[in-house]
Formats: sequence, structure tokens, C-alpha cells
Amino acid sequence: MSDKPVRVRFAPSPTGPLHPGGVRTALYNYLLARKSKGTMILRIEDTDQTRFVPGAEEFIIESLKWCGIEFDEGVHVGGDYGPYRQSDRKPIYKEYITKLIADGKAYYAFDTPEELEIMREGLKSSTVVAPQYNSITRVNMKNSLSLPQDEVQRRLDNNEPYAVRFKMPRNEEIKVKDSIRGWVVFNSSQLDDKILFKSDGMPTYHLANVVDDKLMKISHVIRGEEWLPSTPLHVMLYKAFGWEDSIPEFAHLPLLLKPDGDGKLSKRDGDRLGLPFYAINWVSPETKELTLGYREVGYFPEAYINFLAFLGWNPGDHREIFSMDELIQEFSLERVHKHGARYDFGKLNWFNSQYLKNTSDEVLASMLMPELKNKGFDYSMEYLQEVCRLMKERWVVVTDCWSTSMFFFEAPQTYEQVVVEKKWNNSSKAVISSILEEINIASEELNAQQFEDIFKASCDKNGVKSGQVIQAFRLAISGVGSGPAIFEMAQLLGKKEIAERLTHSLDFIKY
RNA sequence: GGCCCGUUCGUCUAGGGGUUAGGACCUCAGAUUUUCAUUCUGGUAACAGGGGUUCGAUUCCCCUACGGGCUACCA
Repeated sequence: MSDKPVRVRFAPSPTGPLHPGGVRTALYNYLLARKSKGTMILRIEDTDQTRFVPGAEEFIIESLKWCGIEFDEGVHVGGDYGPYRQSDRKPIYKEYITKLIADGKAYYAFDTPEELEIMREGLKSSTVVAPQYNSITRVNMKNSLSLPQDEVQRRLDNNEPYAVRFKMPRNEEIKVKDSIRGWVVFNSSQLDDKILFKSDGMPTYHLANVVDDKLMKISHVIRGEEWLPSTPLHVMLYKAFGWEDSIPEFAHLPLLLKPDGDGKLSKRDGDRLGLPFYAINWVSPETKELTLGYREVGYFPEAYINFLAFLGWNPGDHREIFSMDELIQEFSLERVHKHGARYDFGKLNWFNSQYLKNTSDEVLASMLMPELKNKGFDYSMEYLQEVCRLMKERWVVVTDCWSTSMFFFEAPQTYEQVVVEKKWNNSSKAVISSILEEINIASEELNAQQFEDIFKASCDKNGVKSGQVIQAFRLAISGVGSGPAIFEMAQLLGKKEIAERLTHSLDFIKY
């Protein structure tokens, strides 16, 4: 198995926006593909027409692109094993299901949904027979195994709707090798006769998945843990087709769990906590409701990927900050955990703030500039870079600029009331008046040190300790009680602006 | 209910038959920053329970509990 070239696929269903768990599944596939110089494939599994959501496919592609997960083959990039959208492969499935029926491995089933419902309900109280369509119950149902040959033919000729079911053998041990969990053993008697081909002419996941993985020469199936229970069926399918040699290596990933409480992570958790949930903004086509994405909120894709990679995997030592290239270097399926991981928004914020601190002021400023212009401000890149230098350690996401640093772009309109009450008094007002006089005397621009000297001299002159008025000084300049190094801030704002703001504060702040 | 998977600080996790059970987030305290944030130092905090096996088990086995998944003509 290991000598075959690595070909992995991410195979989402376009039934909605891409869930964080899906992003992580795609990521682990990608990491393995790149590490082993293999091929990464995007296959769209759109066999359920009833759940199709317009725009979902584009959303999935765009999300992964933002995350830096690239594909070598797929619905959007082509390749030698296409088509890569299952709805475009209908004839292929038809061919293979016909073969399976001819070989006696699958059979026609004519039961209506109502009949199935009755069967299940009737069996629910039974302690000996499970409410399933299986080797025991199928003899009482309407299918090509129980019905006379001529009646089956008559129904087929009359174009009666039918589904095709897998003829699951009885009491057979099925072993599944999973690279994360080891050998998992099932007994076929516990499994039911799954529908392989629906009456609408489409295959179900099971058939399409196995046929495509075989045809696309997939070497490793890396998918969510929810697929583990149906893996024995898939193994049986490979055997039924005579493809024992092509059974891929399976790796079932643990699920992402809610940040608190019970159950798996859902979109509601983001809504409930008022946090972004998808990689990029998603607007529901039905409700027009917007769900925030990390991209639009200002997260770095590198930080998001780093965070996601560590939910279920780690390199075995204490390092935590990993670029995509480093993840590729270090990744191995053997080190993926067996148990689910809670999705901790706080940790994501920590990762992002780490990346933010390590990003140059130039890059941050260029990210911010369009929006700054959009807000109607005209500042130079150099100025914006200085703002980033002074403020970035206080931000979690780059867009925190707009909520924490507006005083660099416009004079305060209001003054934080608690600080006014605590720090604004006659002596602070006197000191600020003195500072204003000194600034107005100065003929040239002042630097941070000079501002500090003036501030201290003014305090001395008025007989107050600097610590008692520094917050009032900050308040007068920025309108708030906390911010970056005050004298550096003054230098950046400049003598003229500072003078104006101090004057305004003296007139405006009541005490 | 049945089948399958899992269980180390609140969270993400390292480790693994003999360890002071390590790190990170969170949190708390101190230092620095004459504010806040950053930074630094330090602290609180975990092997689900019960049986085995063993000189010795958190580590291996079994049972129980708890958590998760599946049990559709959804994927």
C-alpha cells in the first residue's frame, strides 16, 4: 500500500457553507499530500439533489483558497481523472451498479417509503430483530430476492421506481484498518442492506464514493469520524467489485466539539458567542442571513490554519507556531488524536495575536489603508505604519484598529466619563495649560523626548506629580484613559494637532 | 435500544510500567510600563471509578460510568 503514489481527496457535499471541521479535514489531506509529494484532489459529492445549496461549491473553493489549501486536480482546476463533480458522473455509476446486480452482489428493491416505515415501526419493539433492511428482514420485503423472477421483470418493464440495495452477507467478520485507530472489527450481521442507487437515478454516497476513489486511484481516505460506521460497507463494496488490492488506507478524524456543553461544534456556537464561524463571510441564499467569516473580520489565514491544525494533532514537543510549510514537514497521521477536541475561540485569538505581532508594520498598514481611505481619511503609509507599530501589540485582529485607535486619525469628540471624573481637576487643567504654552512657544516640531520634558517641567512648575496628571493629559489628547506610549503618540500626532486637542479639552471637558 | 469510537489540569495537549506528570490558552499574584495593554517572574489546577496483571500502574487487560458518532432512497 505504501509504495503507491499518494493521491488524496477532499470530497465535500455542496449542501451549505464549509464547516470548520471540513476545513480541518481538507487541511490534513493537504498536509499529507504535500508531505508525500502526492496529489490533492477536490471532488464535489452532489448526489443529493434535494439538499443542494446554490453557491455552496463556490464558497467551499473560495474558503479553502483563502486558507492556502491548494488542489492539483478537481472540479475547478481539471485533471486526468474527471469529471470531478459526481452529478457529472451518473453514467459511470449506472454501469457499476449494473455489474454489481449481475454478479448477485446487489438487488432491486421496490418498497415504498411507507412500506419501509411500517417495517421499521413494526420491528422497533422486537428484541431479536433490528428495525433494519437486512438479511433477515429482506425476505419479507418487495425486492428481486423475495419476488418471483417474472414479477421483478414486469415491474422493471413497467418502469416502476426502484432502488438498488447491497446484499450484505450474514455473520461475516469485517476488519477495517484505520491509521489512527488501528484495526476495527465489525460483524456483517449488524449491518443493513444499504441503498446504493436511488430511485432518482443517482447513486448514494457509498457507491459513488467507492467507485470514484477506485477510479481516481485514491490512496488514503481521510475523513471525519462519522464515516467510521459505514467503512465496513465500503470495504465490502471494494471486495464485491473485486478491488481488494485497491482498498485505500483509512484515517477517521476525531470531531470538533462545542466550546462548551455537549455535542459537536455547530454554527450556533459562533452565533451564540457573537464570533465568526466560517473561513469567509457566508450569506444564506434562503434567509439572506450573514454569518461572519474570519477573513472579513481580520484574522490571518495562517493563524486560523495553525489553530485548526492543532485541534487533534501536535508535533510531540512544545512548539506551537507553525507555518503551512512547517506543518507539512512535521505532519503525520500517526500523531492525529483519537478523541474529539473542543473548539476554543480564545486559543484562536491567541494564535492570531501572535501572528499579528510578527507581522511587519508595512504589511499591516497596507491591509488597513483601503478601509482608512474608505472612511474618508487621508494619511500617508508612513503615518499608518507608525500607528501599527504603536498599537499592534494591543490588537487581536488587525481590524481592532478601528475600535481602539481612531484617535490617531481624528480628534476625540467625546471624553471617557469615568476618567474625567477621576482625573480631570484644577491641577490637571493647570498643567495642561502650561504644556500648551510651552508647545506654542516651540518653533519646530517636537519629538517624544521633548514632549516628555515639557510635560515634566509643567508638572514641576505647578507642583504636581506627573503620575497624577498623565492620564488627564492622555484623556485630553485621545479621549480615553488608555492607549500606547503617550509621548510617542504625541510625536506622531504632531505639535499643531496636540495643541488643538489640548485647547479643545480645556474648553470642552467639564469638571 | 443496537453497533462503533473515545476519556491526562476549566480548555488544547506532552508523556508513558518506577517522572517533582511537562507545555500552551484561560485565570490569579508580583515586577516593569508614573495609566491600560505588552513583556517578565511566579502560583492554582489533571491521569473518570472499580477490579485485575505486576515488586510497582496514570501507562497493559477487563468491567462500569461518562462523552461522541452511526443506526435515511443525507452526506
